[in-house]
Amino acid sequence: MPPSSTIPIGELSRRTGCNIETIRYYERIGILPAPVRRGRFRRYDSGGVRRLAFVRRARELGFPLDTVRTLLALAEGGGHSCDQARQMAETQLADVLAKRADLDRMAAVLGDLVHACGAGDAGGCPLLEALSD
Amino acid sequence: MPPSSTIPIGELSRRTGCNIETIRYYERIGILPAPVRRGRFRRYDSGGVRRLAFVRRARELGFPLDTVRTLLALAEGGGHSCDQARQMAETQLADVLAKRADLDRMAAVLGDLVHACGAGDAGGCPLLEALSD
DNA sequence: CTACCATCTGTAGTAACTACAGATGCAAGC
DNA sequence: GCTTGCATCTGTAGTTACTACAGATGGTAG
Repeated sequence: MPPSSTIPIGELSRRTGCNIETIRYYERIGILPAPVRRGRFRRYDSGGVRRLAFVRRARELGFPLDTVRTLLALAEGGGHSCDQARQMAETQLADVLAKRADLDRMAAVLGDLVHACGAGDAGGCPLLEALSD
Repeated sequence: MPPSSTIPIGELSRRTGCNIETIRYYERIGILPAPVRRGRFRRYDSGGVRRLAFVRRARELGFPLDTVRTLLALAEGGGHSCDQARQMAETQLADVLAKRADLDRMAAVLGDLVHACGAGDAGGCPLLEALSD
């Protein structure tokens, strides 16, 4: 493939919706390999675009970067790694469900308090009193 | 009240379930006032215990520390601050609901992928393929 | 020739803790 | 008297995942 089919970092940013600073950050911490350069400018080919898109999708599912690293290795290693991948997805799912349960509890309490505050209590603020106990 | 009714930081930690390091951190950033000292040791009275308990409860509802600061001021200012408090609770509730919606989306996708991986596909790992697109 | 644009490097800031390292002082046990 | 252990102290650095500069550079457009 000709070198003209590569794109600069700004274009990669636009295509993936990923911040330029974040792309450079990913490179610095080894999530993305250092791309070839034309002079001092980074140039990305289709493989680079795909890798970053992969990372973004994984991040959207909440996978921590360390896990994304492993996931990338599995995807690029190509093979019978479904078990390991599923294992990580299960861990992540459990984490997400736990966080959601936390948020549910918070939302319930906050909803009650907002409601109680709206009722215009006589003594004091129900919210501040609930926090003061 | 006699000085013997005050407790050291370890006891405060035990009573509130708040890490000692976290208590000192709160003091450093001005969430908690610097307590009196007996020699070089911090001593907390019932007011100190109450303040920290307030902070913990607010944090359990997900309020950011900056908001907790304001909430504390409202609670200690004592007055007609219910409107402002409710306003903050509404903001926080909106934030919690938005985060929960994010987690819901993640959980749905992750659940599907875990399920698909469990089905033992022929070609490759459905999870890795979904991320690769 | 100057203005502008994208890019570069390197560092520091964000939120809310958490985790040391190394010092100090007191009380109990031998 | 001496040692051991405990709780506390201060101060600094690490965590996660970015984000936000400052200040330099190089190429193109008017």
